[in-house]
Amino acid sequence: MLRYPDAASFRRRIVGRRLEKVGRHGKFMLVELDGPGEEALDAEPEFLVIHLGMTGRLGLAEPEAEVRPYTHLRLPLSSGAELRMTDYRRFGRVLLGSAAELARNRAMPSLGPEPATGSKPNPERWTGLGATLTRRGFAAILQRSRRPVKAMLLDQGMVAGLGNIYCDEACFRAGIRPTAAANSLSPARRRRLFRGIGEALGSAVDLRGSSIDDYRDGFGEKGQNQHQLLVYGRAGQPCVRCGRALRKTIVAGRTTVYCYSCQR
DNA sequence: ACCTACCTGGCC
DNA sequence: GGCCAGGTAGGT
Repeated sequence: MLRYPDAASFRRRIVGRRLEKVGRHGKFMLVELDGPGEEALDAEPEFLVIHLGMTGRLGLAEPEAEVRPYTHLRLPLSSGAELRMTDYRRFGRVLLGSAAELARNRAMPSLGPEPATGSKPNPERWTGLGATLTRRGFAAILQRSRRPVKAMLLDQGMVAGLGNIYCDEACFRAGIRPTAAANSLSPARRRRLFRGIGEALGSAVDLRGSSIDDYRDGFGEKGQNQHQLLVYGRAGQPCVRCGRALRKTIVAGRTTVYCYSCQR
């Protein structure tokens, strides 16, 4: 759904703009627009920003193609195709503005650094905004709070981009219980968690996403990472490492699956 | 640091 | 009918 600015301003500000490059910060996709925006007094770059929420999907369609239900955005492109966004739960967002403008208007929250994915970076791709999460920075973040480590990982202001699936996967790979107090982790355990995050995200990126239910990529294709998930969605099933039944609990309001034996 | 709300659909 | 779902914001 369009959250910022209002529909009339959005239309006025995007018509005729060239989509220069695509990147992201955390779960926010950023499309840099050409030219200084008329609202940007300081000529800061402006972006079309898209967050897919839970059920958002982006794709290209022929302009005359049937408009599917829950289509919230149609952007005709000079190529003749139309960029469309559908989102039946309407948790997604579409924003337009410079980073400073979006922050000022609380349209986009401030996000923490980006974990590296452990997958090979594409040199053709602009990486977007946001610093890379370093091991030292990660240690500093975890030491700041005694909240459960999973709550810290889920907090987009701490580390950008991890959701419920990859927090559980990262904790399992690291052998760390999601409920452990963040500031209680030893340096060695913090390093394992850092590596676990890279592995969990790297697998998902390499396999083009976890299509458990609704997720499809920009071509409408399923990802394949759902077959590689070690704990998410597997409560009651045997741990891949020790064979004991995986347990389910709630952390930070989210369903959390972990191995009581392998994760301490 | 927890709840609840926001939405719709699928499943029991 | 109730519960659950990949996310986030707002209020207590």
